[in-house]
Amino acid sequence: MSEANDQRRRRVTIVDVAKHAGVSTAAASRVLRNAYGASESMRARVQASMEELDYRPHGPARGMRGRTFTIGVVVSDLENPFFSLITDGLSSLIRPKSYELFVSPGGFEVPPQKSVVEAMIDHHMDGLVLVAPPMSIAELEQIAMSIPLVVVGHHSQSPAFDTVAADDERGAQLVVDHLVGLGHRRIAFVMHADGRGDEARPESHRLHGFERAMSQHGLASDAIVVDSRWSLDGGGDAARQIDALDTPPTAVHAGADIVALGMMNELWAGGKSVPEAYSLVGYDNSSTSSLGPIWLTTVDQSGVEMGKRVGHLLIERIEGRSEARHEVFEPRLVVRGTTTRPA
Amino acid sequence: MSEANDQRRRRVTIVDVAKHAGVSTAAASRVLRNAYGASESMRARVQASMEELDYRPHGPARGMRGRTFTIGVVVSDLENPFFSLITDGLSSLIRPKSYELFVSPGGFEVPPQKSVVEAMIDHHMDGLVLVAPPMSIAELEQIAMSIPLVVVGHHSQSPAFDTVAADDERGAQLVVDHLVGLGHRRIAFVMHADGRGDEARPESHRLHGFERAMSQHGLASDAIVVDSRWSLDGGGDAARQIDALDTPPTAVHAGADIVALGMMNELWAGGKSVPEAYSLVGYDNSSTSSLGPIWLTTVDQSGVEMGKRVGHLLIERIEGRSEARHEVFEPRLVVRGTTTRPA
DNA sequence: TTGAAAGCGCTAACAC
DNA sequence: GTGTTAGCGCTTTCAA
Repeated sequence: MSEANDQRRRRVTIVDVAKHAGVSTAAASRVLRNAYGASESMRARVQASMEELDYRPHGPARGMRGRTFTIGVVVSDLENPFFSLITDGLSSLIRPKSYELFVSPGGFEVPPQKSVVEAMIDHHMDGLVLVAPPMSIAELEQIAMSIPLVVVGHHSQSPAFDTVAADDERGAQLVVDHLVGLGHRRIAFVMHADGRGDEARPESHRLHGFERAMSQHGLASDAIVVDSRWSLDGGGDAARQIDALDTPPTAVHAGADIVALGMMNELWAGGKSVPEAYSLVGYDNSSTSSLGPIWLTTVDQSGVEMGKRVGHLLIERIEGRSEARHEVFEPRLVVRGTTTRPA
Repeated sequence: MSEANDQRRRRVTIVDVAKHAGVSTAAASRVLRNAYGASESMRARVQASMEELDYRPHGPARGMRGRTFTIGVVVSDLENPFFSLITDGLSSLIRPKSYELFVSPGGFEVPPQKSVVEAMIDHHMDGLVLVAPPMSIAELEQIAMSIPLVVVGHHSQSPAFDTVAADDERGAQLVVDHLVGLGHRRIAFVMHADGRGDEARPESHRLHGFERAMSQHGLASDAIVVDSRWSLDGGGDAARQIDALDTPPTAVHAGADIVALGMMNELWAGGKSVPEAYSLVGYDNSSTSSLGPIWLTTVDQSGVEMGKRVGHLLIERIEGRSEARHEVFEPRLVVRGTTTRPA
């Protein structure tokens, strides 16, 4: 032990590994990256040294030249249960491939989300997942120029990035079919008004699905669309709007679980309840919707499966694919306690 | 324009900025970091160049020498609403200081959480926040050797890292006082059994608070402790255990909102409800607890405020403080509909 | 198949 | 107050 003992251990670097294994740093790097051009014997020797020295690659240094092995996920808020299903599926797929997942809440507006996205690009993440982003297609294509991108819950067919979404038109149709099957005719849909006009957004697809299904049942004139926001507060607002209607609906498709919860809240505050006031359907099959006292009829989007698919597509893109993929998942109706025959 | 136009724009680097402003890269770097040693005029000139060239620093390159300006947050799962309150408060404090927040779900077990923590260390995050970690104090101190660390919801007094927690003993006492005030005597507490023996964990403090408060009211022999897990399933399990008791309690402190929800679920499945079966209290004041049909009496931990405090402490640590701070927040009882006088 | 060496963009000594 | 320069730990030519 001729060398002095450092106060705090210096990090083990690839140079240490190479020295320990008696090879060049280039060789050690090739082994680390599973790259072409290393014999089996060398591979084994270097891996043994890495093991023995407890070597862990320095992220920023890798990022200077090659990949950082990080994947960024931007969501509006962390609380949305659908988002955590996506990240669960995603991480189960990418962690085994030694990518790390970093999630960042970007808010519901365009400017804060964009700056979070920029931060991820600046930190040289290898790929980016945007979940239900508020940005326009043009803005998303702009982002896709700097980083491999998969967008979840967006229905664009852009050639610049991949999308994974549930068939929202079909989902809305399942809801209407179910309600009409129970005998309802006058049915309302709560729309996230910000999304109007942007055909790529889920709310547009759910709205179209609702309107088309109502028409198919010959109920076009019984369809009511309530403009609000898809949030807890927006649900309360929608409930108040519906309450003020001259001829109120007997059933409501809230568009999203969070909206349905807000509506239940508002009804409850007024001493009313569901399904007595009207039948109510959500969308997302969030964990809250399955709680006994809530027991909300809703639409399931198989978020975990979607998350896995997202991981698969993103890794393909990171590894070089450049043609876009657009995948659509089949939604599934989950009938629970908030829908009954009309009085 | 003597230079050829690149196919895709090369990133603007600090060298470009320095050249454009007619200064050295060191000077540009000093301006970028707001570091000492740059005159007002130079500062202005460099900032103008950065603006004009739309310069954005290269994260990995900064990380090689100095800070990465990233803060990592490890939570068990993204879905827990208390966690998102913490991150909300945290990000509101650190983003203005140009730190970026990256959250990673680490699971409920020690091994996966540790590997997520290691990934964050390997990526040279400047600071780390662990929310309700399952690790032992020794393991946390180990981590704190490599990275500035603030632990949320942990009651250790370790000199190696900071902690921010609510006064869980006090919180449990508020619950007992409330229930006893309503006339309850036989009261159960649901314990997260994994935490038994680890005095640093919130569940231990809440248990002690419960037992002490019951003793103070002369009800030591009426106190029931049910061993389960603090999860939705664990709540169901606890409800079944309580149902099987010879002399069941008239009130239950579930220990955490998520447990109370699981219990309501189980009761609901059996055709019973709260507070008819027994009065029920949670802990966390999660957004679900305030939904009309749930309307759970609970304890509020002011998560957003705690998150802000966490950010403050972490930045202090990153900037050099080495003595530990241990901050305790006062909890607040939120009385809603699940607690009434005993029948 | 392997190694030597250049350099990624930035920061931190140190010199002026 | 300002500039020069030597790296940080890795990947990637390029030559052997």
